[in-house]
Amino acid sequence: MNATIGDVAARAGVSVATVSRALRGLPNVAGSTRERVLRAAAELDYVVNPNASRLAAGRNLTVAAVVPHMQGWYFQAVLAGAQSVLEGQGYDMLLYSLPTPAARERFLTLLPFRKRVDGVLLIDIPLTDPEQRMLAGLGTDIVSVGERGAHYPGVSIDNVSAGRTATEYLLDLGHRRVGLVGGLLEDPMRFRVGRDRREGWLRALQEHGAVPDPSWEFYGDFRLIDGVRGMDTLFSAHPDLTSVFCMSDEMAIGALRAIKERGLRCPEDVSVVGFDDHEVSSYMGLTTVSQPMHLLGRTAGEILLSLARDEDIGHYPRHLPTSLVVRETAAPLAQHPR
Amino acid sequence: MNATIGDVAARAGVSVATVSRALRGLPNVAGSTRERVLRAAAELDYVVNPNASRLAAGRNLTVAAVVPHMQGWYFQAVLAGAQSVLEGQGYDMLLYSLPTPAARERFLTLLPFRKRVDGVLLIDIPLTDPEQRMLAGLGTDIVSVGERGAHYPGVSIDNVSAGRTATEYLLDLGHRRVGLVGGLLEDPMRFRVGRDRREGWLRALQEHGAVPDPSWEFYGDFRLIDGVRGMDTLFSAHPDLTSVFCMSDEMAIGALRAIKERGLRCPEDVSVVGFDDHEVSSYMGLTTVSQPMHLLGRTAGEILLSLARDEDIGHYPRHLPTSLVVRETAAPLAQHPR
DNA sequence: CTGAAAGCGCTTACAG
DNA sequence: CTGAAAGCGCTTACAG
Repeated sequence: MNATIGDVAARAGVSVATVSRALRGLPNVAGSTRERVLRAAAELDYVVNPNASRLAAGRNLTVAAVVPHMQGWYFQAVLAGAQSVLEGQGYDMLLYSLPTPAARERFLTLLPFRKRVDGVLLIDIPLTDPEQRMLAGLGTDIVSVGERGAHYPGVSIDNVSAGRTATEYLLDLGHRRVGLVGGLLEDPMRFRVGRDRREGWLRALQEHGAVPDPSWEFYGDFRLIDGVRGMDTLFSAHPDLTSVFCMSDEMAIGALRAIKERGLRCPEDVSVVGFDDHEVSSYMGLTTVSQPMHLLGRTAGEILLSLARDEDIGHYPRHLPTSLVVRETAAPLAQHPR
Repeated sequence: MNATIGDVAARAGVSVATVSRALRGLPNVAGSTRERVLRAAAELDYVVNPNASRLAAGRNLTVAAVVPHMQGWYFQAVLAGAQSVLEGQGYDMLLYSLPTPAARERFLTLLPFRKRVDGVLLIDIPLTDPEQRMLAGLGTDIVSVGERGAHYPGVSIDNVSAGRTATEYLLDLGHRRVGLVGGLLEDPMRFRVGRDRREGWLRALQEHGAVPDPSWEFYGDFRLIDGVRGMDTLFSAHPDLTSVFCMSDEMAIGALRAIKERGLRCPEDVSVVGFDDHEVSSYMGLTTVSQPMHLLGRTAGEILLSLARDEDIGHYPRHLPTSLVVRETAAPLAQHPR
C-alpha cells in the first residue's frame, strides 16, 4: 500500500525511469517490459504519489472551480458537467465558494489557488475589469461560465435572446401588459444576466409596439421572496397586468404564491413565465426557459483542458442554446379581461 | 509570482530552513529574523508550493468528501459545514460523487484518494461490512456523516427519534390512521435512514395503541414523484387515511400534489408531515422535521481534524438534534371525518 | 536561534 | 528501448 516507484522498479527488474514511462503509457517502452512493470505495479498495489509527480513534472493536474455559492441545483449541474470531462483526463477539482463579500475579497487577495492549479473555472463570477486583468496576468488559464470577462474565453447562454423568447411567447398569446420581475440591475458588480434578460424583454415589447412603463418593472434578488414582493408591487401599481416574465423560477414560484394570495388564478387571470427550469418547476407546471447547465460546464471544462495542453481553442461556441418549456402557467389572454 | 523559498531566503539573508520555520510560525525563530523573512516573502509575493511542501512533510493537507450525488441542498449544506472548519486549518477538499453503481464501484476499487488525502469524509455512503473494513484498513482516517459504519466514527441524527416525533405530533392532533410514505427499505445497500424513520413511526403508533396495517406503508425513492405515487397507492387502499408521514419533503410535496388532484384539501382533509425542511418547504407551509445539516458537516470535519492530529476524539456527540417545524399542513383531526 | 545537508518520490533531458 | 543522474521546492533531524 505504500509502495514507491523504486519498489516497483526493483520487482520488475528495471530502472525507475522505465517504470515511470511504462506506467504513463509513454512510447519507447518494449511491450514485454511494459507488461512486467504493469504486473509488478499491480502486485504491489502501487499508485503514484501525486505530490511527487506534480512537483517533478511541474504540472498540478488540478483545476479550480469558483462559484458564488453552493446553493441551488444550477451550480451543481454546471460543476457536474465540468467534472465529467476533467476527471476523465485525470484532473482533480478544487472548489472555491464565495458566498460573502469577505470570501470574495479573500479569494481575490490571497489567490489561494496559486501554485496549486493549472486552470481556473469562473462560474458566474462577475469581476471588474481590473480584477479580470489581475487574474489573467497570473499566468493561469481562465475560462468563464455565464458571466463573461474581456480577458479570458467563456461560454454562456444568450440572455438577451432568451428574455426575448419568453416575452414573445406571452405577446403571441395576446398579452400586451407584460410585467418584469428580475434580479438587481444597478449594482455593477452583480450578474449581468439581469441586464441582458431585461434587454430581451424590452426589445420584444417594442417590436410589438408595446410601450413598457418603468413601473412595469421590479427588481429584487432572484429569490422566491423577491418574486412575492415583486408581484405585490407590480399589482399595486398596475392591477391590469395580465402577465409577467420572471427572471428565475424561484421568483416565478414566489409570483405564483402572490397571485394566489390575491385571490387570482394562474393562468386564467395572470400568466407567468419563469427562467431556469428548476427541478420543481415541472411539478408546478411552470412555463419557463431552460438552459443547458451540464453542457455549459462540460464545454468550459473542455476549453480549459485545451488551453492547458496549449492547443488552439479555435472558435468554440460562445453561446449555448436555451429553449422555452411550455407548461401550464401561461395561457391566451382571457376574452373578458378583469 | 514564481518566487521559491530560495529567493526569499536570499532576499532576507537567511537560510531556507529559517524561512521555512518563520513562514510556518514555528518557535525558535528570532523576532527580528521572522520580520525580515515575512517582509521578503511579501515583497516577492511568495506562496509555498503545496506539492513540494506536502511531499517533504509527508502530509497531504487534503480531505476527501464522498457524497452519493451532488443534487439537492442537503449535501451542499453538509459540505459547506465541513468546508468551514477545514479551510480554516488550511485543508483542501477533494469532492467525490458516486451517483451511479459504476461510479461507486470505481471509487471502491480504484480508491482514487489514496496517497492524496489525509482523511475521508463519508457523507451518507452506505457500505457493506467488508467494504468498511477495507477502507478502514487503508490507514486513512475516516469519519461518516449520516449512514454509519462499524469501523469508524460518525455523526448523524437520531432517525428513530425523529420519525417518532413527527408521528407523535400527528397522533397528538387526534389522528389515528397515519400512513407512511418512505424510502426503499429492502435493499441492504440503501440508506438505513428509511429503516430508522419507519421504526420511529411504528413505535409511536404502537405506544398510542394504533395497529398499523402493512398496507399503510408505501416505499419509493425519496423523490417527489414517489410521493405522488405513494399517496395514490395509499389512498386507493385506504380512502380513510387522515394523515401521512413522508420521509422527505420532496415526497411530502408530491403527496400534497396527489391530495390536491384527488380534490381533497390539506390540512382540512389530510394532514402531512415531511422530513428535511427543504428550502421551498417554508413557502409551501409544510410541517416537517428539520435537521442540522451544516452542523453535521462541521462536527464531522472537526472529528477528522482531531484524528489527523492524533488527538483523542473522546466522546463526541454521535447524534445531533432535530426539531419539528410546525407550519400549516398538519391540523387537528376534523370533527366530521370524511 | 540558525544553517548545511539529506531526503520526500517522482520526471526528464541526456547518453548510450 | 533503457538507465544514471539531476532536479522539482520544500521539510526536518542533526549540529552547532
